[in-house]
Amino acid sequence: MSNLTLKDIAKTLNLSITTVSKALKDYPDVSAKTKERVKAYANEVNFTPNTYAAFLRTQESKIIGVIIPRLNHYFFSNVLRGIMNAAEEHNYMVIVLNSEESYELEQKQVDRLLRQNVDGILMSIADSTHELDHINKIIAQKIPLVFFDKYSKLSDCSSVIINDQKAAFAAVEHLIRQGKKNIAHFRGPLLPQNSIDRFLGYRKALEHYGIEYRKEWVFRCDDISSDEGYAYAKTVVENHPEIDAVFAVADMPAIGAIKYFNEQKIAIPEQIAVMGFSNWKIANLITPSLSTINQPGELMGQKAFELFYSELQQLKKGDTVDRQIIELDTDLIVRSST
Amino acid sequence: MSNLTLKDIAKTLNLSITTVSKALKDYPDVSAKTKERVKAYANEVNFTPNTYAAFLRTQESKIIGVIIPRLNHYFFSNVLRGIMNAAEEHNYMVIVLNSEESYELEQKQVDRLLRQNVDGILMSIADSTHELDHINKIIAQKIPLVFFDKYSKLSDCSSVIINDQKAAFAAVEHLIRQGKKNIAHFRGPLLPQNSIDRFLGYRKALEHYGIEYRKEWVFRCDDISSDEGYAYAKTVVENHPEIDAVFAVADMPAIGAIKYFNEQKIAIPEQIAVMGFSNWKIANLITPSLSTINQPGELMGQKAFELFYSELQQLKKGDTVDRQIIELDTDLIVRSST
DNA sequence: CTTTCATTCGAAATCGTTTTCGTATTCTGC
DNA sequence: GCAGAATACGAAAACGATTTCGAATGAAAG
Repeated sequence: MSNLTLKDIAKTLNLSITTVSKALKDYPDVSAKTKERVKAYANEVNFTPNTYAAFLRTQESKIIGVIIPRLNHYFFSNVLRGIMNAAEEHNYMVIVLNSEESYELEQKQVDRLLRQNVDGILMSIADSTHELDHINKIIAQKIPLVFFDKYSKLSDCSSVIINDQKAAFAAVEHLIRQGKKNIAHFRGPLLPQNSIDRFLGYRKALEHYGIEYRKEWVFRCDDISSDEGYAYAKTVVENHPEIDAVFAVADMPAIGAIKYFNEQKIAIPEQIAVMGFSNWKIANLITPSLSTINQPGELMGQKAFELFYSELQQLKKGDTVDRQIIELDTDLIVRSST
Repeated sequence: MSNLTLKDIAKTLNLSITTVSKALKDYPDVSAKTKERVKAYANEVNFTPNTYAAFLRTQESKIIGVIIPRLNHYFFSNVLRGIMNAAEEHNYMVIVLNSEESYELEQKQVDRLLRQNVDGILMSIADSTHELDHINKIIAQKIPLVFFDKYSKLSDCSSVIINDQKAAFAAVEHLIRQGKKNIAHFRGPLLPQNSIDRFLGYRKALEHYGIEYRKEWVFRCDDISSDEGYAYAKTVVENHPEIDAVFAVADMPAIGAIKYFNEQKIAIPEQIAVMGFSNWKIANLITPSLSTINQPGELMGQKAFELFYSELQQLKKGDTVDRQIIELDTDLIVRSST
């Protein structure tokens, strides 16, 4: 019951440890007959090689590390699910760590993963990360590194991302086509690329349709929270009554805004339309349901693992790894809020 | 930069590997002077012992496994967060696996964790788990096992739970005190203990307040989804117009019901009140905001890790482990839906 | 000056697997 | 019958840390 070893198997089959090990790994210098015998017995007793002992020789831990900025965000848990399912197919385990969007914590978690000798690291960069020493440490150790969703333009690693600018453009374009002209933007924090790109998409859409950009209509949500959305919605109603639509950097601020408008009995979308970003589960459950941009979380996770896996194979063959950037498609989801 | 070993340190300090190892572990047979010298240098070069090599001797992996039924559920991701934070404090890594509420997958994940030689397993049992062979396998291997939230009455393991029956009683009692008399229950599936206990709490509250129990007012949500809540809300309105309150087994069905009532312009809570369970983030964001029972997810995760850790210490000392059951307090959260 | 004992250190075995390099055996062709 | 090549297996050295046990040194005691 308790795990047996090669030695045990060798003893019962009257073979050497070497031969048993080689038989299980299909080495050419073991006869077909012994191979069968060994495999049959190993299968019978449900033998699996001890990962830790194997690691000492192969330096392969069969574990990857995942660093996520926020664990209880619907989108990220979907990414995680995609990663874990893909990992399972390739017999990999996943150690999960969270950075809580903190640069310091992110550095610490990277260190922990390196110490654990993981075979690769998949991560989404924290909003507050402004230096890349820890990232470069990973690269220096030649450990495959893949970014998902939030990446750094300063580091040319494999990444799985969406085209935030394009998606934001589509969102704002949709608002414009609904006849909205005075569109506010609840943007995200200054740092992460997503936040910047969504803002740029917003500006580009305005420009493209000949609508003047007014910077006093842009409100910054540093925490990307519903509370911020709620507060800014109040500001909009009280100080900028001419605004007839809001495009938020994410669903949470959008939902906060909707909550305020609902309380004030402001008609959505007639008086003011609201557009989110991410398509969280909740978007379809509130009243009115929230129009948004769908981000394919699970697929993103799956692709991220596959990128890691292909980098690892290249490394093992001694090839130079070519870093890829996969851009996933997003969809405009039109519901009742626009 | 790339990880050094005891051998490297021994060489530069002109000591033996043995002495270095013992110095770092405060063995009594190393002089205070050498201890200082070794520790100072080890600290300088940021030495950390290789986990895998250490495992071969100590059989301690410093990794725990967590099996969660659903990854993208707000409550469970909060538990996970609590576990991970506690684990980090004790220098433990967490391998996360999901069972997707499937018994077969749960068995498989247990096997994977055992093969990985984790130091302990924290899990929440899947709804569909009806046999406990895999659980007994863990116990047989003397690996600490802690249940959280969903446990099995048939297996006397350490657990961190809430008193579902009491909480459900409080929820229904609240509805009754609001003047509601015809209270429906959207219950969960037949198997998990939570679902049963919440149902029992519902019945007990009715009984306690002299209200007749009517089994045709109990609707079963096998997926605990908003869609089911939506559909049953329709049934309630169309076939049981006398019902003036709904107590749902979880927030999701409750929110589905609210969505339907909103669409039908049925006044909440005047015509019909709605009560959820769990206090997901979304509960406070919909209109009207949802009254519910708060389940302390993060605390649950933290306590679960602590139970594991104390069991492990007992095992190492050779003591017999005493299995504890920690029951956490819940709170009645009253919002606008009741 | 020997004996005893505490102090401080190191040699070596061990954990379980992988892999290199030999060796023994059989098989080929001449 | 014999050189040379396949073929099938095993001994042993890693990987890096832990730990047992023995040895060396110096101090204290007689």
